[in-house]
Amino acid sequence: MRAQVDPVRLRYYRRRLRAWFREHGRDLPWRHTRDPYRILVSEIMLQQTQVPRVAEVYEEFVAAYPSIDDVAQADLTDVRRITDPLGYKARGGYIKRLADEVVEYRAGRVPDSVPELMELPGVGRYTAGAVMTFAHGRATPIVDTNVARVLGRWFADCLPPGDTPAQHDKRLWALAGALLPSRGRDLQRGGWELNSGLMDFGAKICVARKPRCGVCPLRRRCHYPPRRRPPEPEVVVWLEG
DNA sequence: CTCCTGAAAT
DNA sequence: ATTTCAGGAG
Repeated sequence: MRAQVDPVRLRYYRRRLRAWFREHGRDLPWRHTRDPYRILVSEIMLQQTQVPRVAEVYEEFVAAYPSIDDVAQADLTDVRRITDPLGYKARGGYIKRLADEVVEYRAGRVPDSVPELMELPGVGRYTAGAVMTFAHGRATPIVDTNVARVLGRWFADCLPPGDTPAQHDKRLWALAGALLPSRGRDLQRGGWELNSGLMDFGAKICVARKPRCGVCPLRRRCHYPPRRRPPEPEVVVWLEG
């Protein structure tokens, strides 16, 4: 059995991250939809490409193909005309095949479980979790490089340095899951905000190079960098009078 | 930070 | 019935 993280601590991260996200979260095109097809398109494009670039192409793509049926009817060549400029040209093929499969074998319904989603081309655990969270409203952990960095810092004290990469990864996914709400009134929005918040927080505050710890609202419970000594005052005594 | 409430999941 | 949660009060 695995030891769980202090619930009070988890609550602290949850509350503060969601508060931060409401104020500073990014307003991205794919955050205005819950259409699983569109979430899928955005996530597959996002896998290897930066947000601003994806935003343009995403808009163009859904304008050309508003529904998954439209992709299924289209020619691969036309689909790729839009996606190829992003680089990593396999993605146009993923989206096309995925649309074909969903339309032909699943009556146009995108799966709503992680294992089924992962059967689709180009869909791994991360993308499956994103579709569950952002489209189906079922809070599911997602760990991308941003999230891994954020969790790795917040929970540095829970991540043994001796772990193999596989063990480390497993712990990160467990932490991402523990952080999500599992009950309560606001479950759906809670998961959505938390997962979106983790990614935006990793992109804007807890960045890889020089994390902006000075403006981090979670400073007090962060274990990065490895506990710095409070600077010892040198000459501190003023005597009045 | 703790405690309380009302809502939701099991 | 019990547990987990968000949000507000203290």
